[in-house]
Amino acid sequence: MPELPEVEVLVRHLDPLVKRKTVRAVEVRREKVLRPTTPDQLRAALTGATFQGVRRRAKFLLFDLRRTGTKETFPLIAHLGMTGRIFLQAKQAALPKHAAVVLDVGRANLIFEDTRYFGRFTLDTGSLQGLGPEPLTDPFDTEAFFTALKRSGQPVKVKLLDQTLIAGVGNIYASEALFRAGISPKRSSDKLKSVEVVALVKSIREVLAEAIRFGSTIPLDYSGTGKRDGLFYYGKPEDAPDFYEERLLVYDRAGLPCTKCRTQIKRFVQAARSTYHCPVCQKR
DNA sequence: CACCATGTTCCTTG
DNA sequence: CCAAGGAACATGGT
Repeated sequence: MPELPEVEVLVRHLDPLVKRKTVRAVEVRREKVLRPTTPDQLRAALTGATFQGVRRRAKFLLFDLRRTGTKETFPLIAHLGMTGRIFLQAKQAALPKHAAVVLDVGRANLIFEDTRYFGRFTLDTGSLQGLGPEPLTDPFDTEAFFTALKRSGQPVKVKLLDQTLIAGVGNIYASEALFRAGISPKRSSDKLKSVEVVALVKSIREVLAEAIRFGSTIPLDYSGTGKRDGLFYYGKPEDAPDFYEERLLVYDRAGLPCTKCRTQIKRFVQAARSTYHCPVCQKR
């Protein structure tokens, strides 16, 4: 589920829901997602603290909390990994199988669930260090991005996943942005011309902004199971209308006709990740 | 059984 | 020191 747009939609959804709620109790069911924070540290920090709001940085969610009687806020950092979800759930409902952390916030539980446990739910801000610029925050420094791309001979698709160069782009939107810009994912990043990088940045911004706009139209209390809140599906739950697929022009469309020229979309592997492209529309 | 999956980090190699 | 490649993490879907 999570690249920049999915996280942004979730953040906007959760912000008003958690604001002013106070953590009554903390249950850690999968210690490893806290790393390097310990369960004791998390409990000590969160119990009695009140949510001030939720922000996003790259693919991270930042929950700002404040302890009563103090003025400073501190962040709780969440990353969804590949399969993480965060949602409010009625207390009487059964916990999902892979609930990693459960915060009692009064009437409901705030649940961090993660099937594969690749995500994080931590007080450690270390992983925020070194993140590159936000592509949707003006002004994005295209010049600096161009200079950074000049320093590597790796394929441009691979560089788009480098969170120190540009923050929040993941495997889906990297392919989508390159298709939109008409640039082959195989191009050496140091061989891109300045005008191409300008076009690529524009495409990245458009693709991400459209995904946020689209995601915002999905009712977030919708779910395949009808029991959860705060979900923005990437995949299509059976019984869900298929809004998602139609937006993606190349990702996961291997063998299907290109929407522009009807040529078959190709899939290949770069840096151990799938890349999708149209060999005709993305000649160079 | 095989291969695939929205992500990051760590280790090795050059 | 850096860049690049690959494995690891862990579970589930097809």
